[in-house]
Amino acid sequence: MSTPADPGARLGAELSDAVVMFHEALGALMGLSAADNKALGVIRREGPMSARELADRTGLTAGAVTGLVDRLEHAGYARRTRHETDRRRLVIEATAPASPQVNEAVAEMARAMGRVTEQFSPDELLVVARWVELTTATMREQAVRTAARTA
Amino acid sequence: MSTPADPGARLGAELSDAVVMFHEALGALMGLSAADNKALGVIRREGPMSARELADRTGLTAGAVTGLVDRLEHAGYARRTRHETDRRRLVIEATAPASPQVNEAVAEMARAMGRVTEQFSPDELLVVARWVELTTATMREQAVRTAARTA
DNA sequence: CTAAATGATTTAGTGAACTAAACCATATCG
DNA sequence: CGATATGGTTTAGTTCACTAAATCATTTAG
Repeated sequence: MSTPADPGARLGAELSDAVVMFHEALGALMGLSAADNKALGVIRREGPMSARELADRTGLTAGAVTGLVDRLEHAGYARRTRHETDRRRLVIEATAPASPQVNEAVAEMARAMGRVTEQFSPDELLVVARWVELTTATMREQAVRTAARTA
Repeated sequence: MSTPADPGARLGAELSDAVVMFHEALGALMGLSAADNKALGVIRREGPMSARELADRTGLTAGAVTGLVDRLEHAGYARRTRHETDRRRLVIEATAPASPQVNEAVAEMARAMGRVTEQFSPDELLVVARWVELTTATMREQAVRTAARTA
């Protein structure tokens, strides 16, 4: 796991590590705990959902979700709305971060990645895109399988 | 941030997301909290270090580090040794996970990534490796810059 | 229309991990 | 050698997010 022999695996581990580090740093800048950040990821990934759904996705109880959404809302990363037809339900949705600090960090990352992209020809970028897509699918699948082992 | 217009950025965001998801799933399988998992990452990345150094790296107090290392050690992911010459100091080092569950999850991920690699020619893999290296360096740098904004 | 079910919040109590400070062991300095 | 500094652990007390259960509002079923 730590610096495997296979050079491909080593590169992958280092990239993965760097990704996680950036993610953690951004979460800290946003003032979110790891758990809250993870929940926000769920909302962003799967779109607006009710409190019950969010509870199921995160493994929390209904009461804990109330507090969680309070914090996200107060920090300006999510919003509560009433459901159109069923007025018991909430619609919890992610909002664009209001903090200039956060937006600037994201923008700077985008620019930095732009400078990486610049160094590849269109043909090369197609190869990279193909690899990124396959890798993303693989990681997603392995994440699901690994999560299933925990249960 | 959520599904940006630029296709390159969107792919990057999705990869990053998948990486984080796998990392979280593996941490859960290891029975580690996000904070403990992060600390273990520090030890793995920077090698053996004293409790004081680990406290500085994680931003915890000395007392908290005692508890942290207790948990990591008990779960079988780290080990305490006495420092060779200075017997006040600890040497805290990461150990290979003993859990077959964890090792199998890691091995399965390695096999899955191997199947991705198979689908590229040697020339293409050189391109991918170049991209991965540049991206890793960029993410690391941005992680540091972003962390600095928080302080 | 009433009764039961469902969605979210509130409340009370718990547990885990944190800080600050006291403490022991070892090392360094005058 | 004695005084002071440093590394790690222990202790007491605090904080914070969690669960379980009670509660209120709304919807669905009989």
